[in-house]
Amino acid sequence: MSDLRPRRPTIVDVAAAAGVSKSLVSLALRGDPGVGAATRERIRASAEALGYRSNALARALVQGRTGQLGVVVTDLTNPYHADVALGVEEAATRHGLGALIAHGRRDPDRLATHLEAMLSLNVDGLVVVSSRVEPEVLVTCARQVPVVVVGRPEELPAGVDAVANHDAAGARRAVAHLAELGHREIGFVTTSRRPAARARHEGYADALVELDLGAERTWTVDGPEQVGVALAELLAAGCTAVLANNDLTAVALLDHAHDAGLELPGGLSVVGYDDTRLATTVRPRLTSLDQGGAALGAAAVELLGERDAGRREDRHVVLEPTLRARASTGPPSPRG
Amino acid sequence: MSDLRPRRPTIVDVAAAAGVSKSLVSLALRGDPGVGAATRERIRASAEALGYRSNALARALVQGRTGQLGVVVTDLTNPYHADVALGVEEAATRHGLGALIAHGRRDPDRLATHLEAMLSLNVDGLVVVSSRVEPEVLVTCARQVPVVVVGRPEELPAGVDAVANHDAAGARRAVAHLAELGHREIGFVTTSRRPAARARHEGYADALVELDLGAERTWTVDGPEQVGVALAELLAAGCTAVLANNDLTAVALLDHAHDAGLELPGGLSVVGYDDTRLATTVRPRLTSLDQGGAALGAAAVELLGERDAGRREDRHVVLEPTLRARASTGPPSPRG
DNA sequence: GTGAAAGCGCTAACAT
DNA sequence: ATGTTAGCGCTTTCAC
Repeated sequence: MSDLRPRRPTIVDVAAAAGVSKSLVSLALRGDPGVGAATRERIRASAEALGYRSNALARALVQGRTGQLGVVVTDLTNPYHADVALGVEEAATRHGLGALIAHGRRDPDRLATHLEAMLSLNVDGLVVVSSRVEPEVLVTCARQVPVVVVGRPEELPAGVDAVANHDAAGARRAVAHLAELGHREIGFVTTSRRPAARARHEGYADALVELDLGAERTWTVDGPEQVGVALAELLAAGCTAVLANNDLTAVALLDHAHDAGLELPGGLSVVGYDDTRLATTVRPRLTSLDQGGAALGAAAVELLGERDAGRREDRHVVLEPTLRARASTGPPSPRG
Repeated sequence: MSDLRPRRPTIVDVAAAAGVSKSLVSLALRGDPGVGAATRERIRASAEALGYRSNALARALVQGRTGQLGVVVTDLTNPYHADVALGVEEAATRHGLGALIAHGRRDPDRLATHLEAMLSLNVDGLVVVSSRVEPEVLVTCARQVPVVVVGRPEELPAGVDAVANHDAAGARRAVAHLAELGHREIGFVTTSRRPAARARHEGYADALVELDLGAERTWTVDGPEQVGVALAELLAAGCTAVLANNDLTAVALLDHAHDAGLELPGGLSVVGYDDTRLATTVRPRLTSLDQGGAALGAAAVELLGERDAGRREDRHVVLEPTLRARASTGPPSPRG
């Protein structure tokens, strides 16, 4: 660092300025009741005058805890993930903790690197907003600090907590909504085969049976680009409504439907999942399931707190999503 | 922390296991050439066996630098801001540094709190992705570590560097694009009066003169909700194209135009700014100006590096945005 | 090539 | 009510 930047003052400097010992400075500045009012004021004034700022590193070193939570997110540009991070941050603040956020870019290696970095920064707990972290990595982390995964990884090792959205319930909710509107032939289109998508599919299939609707019709495609094919088949199969595995897929369906000249939502009703910003931007506004990212983040912090308080057995929390009904769903138009 | 979590091993433990002094462990593990090959291997093995992980806090305390950059962002849910954070992180990695991200939620107080927290964590530099931080706060920060602001604050105090997108050039580029398509009456709609929006307006007005187009017509409204009014007036005034201060405003224009039954882009061409995910999602796809968030972030890290290397005078870097032409702009349809 | 000792800035027992 | 003394885990002279 350039030598022109002045060395920052320490408690020793403040102590000298106030004419007391450094321990007294430490006590006074942290509001210890056993410090004389006059002395305290003198110390506070000297600290102020010197522009003293306590060194969190030194404190953390001696106390053995940093007061910081680490949040490692798969993809910050995904608003849902950003929401979870936000929820963690907010809850952490309420617990008197800070939150450090890192971005993994959907890359398991990068995620592992960040977790490693957070560990060596001695965070007091770790929130992993990703289902792509290797189980072994999670185990390593959990040996050092409490860890909670937000989402649905393929495999969740013992020793780490989890909080997830109830994907199956969300999908059931979507199907019920469509059924209420009068739809009976409802399709499911997914661009993912990961656990969350599988759970959503399961809820969808169950709901069809429960509500005595038409047969299950599922399309698994490799990306939003291939959604067009699914749409064509879906319409040919007589579906009047479709549940997508997420908003991106739903928007792709909407797009293709629009291109095909379909009347929306009469010709086709579409439900997304995640309730991202997309949902309230596209035309027609997309009906979607809100995972409640902030609540998930807050729940994660709760779990960390419990661990810290001594809990030993693992906990897996599941939160109910909320349906946000918008213009992309409506009664089917009468068939000609 | 629960007492069951084993104390993590330190160099002392490794030293004991390898039968050497702790200083030698320190040297060996950091690859100091002056350590015997056999000893080095023995130490490495013991460290491995114990699962030793160096404590970044302790190192930082003695070295006086943490190797971490602090990134404080106004709004992480804004993909543009997330992009900048990404760019910083990537560039930091290249420089062998880490990046800690914090979220300010558009709240100057919260931003200040986070900056404060980062300072007491002794970050080696600060990237402020926000134009809402109080100048005094920036000055305080800059007294401790190099600071660079990404964006256009109302006021930029001496001692802090800045990197910004060339807003005026971007707006000029947009007007030129519209002019090439044959538009002559081009409006400007903004939902902000902040410096970035003002710079964009300036570029817009200059371009109209330079290209000898119709008169300047500007609407300043208080939010995307009021864009409808602006649209009506704009059409009544004979505009065939409009530049918005950002994508959100542009999308609102698109929406209202759609509701009004206008043919797009024939009836109205719209250009946004920021090239967010919205741009490639809405119909028609939005022509927009890409600030190049990642590049801005990388530039910020460059500036921090220069400061660290001893530069004393302030630098303000300006980067050219790129026009992404899409379906929301096209030739005006012949007037009836 | 290796070890001993000092100290980064702070907190926490333990004096006084 | 205030001061003294040890460290926290690491790096860094400076001896050997």
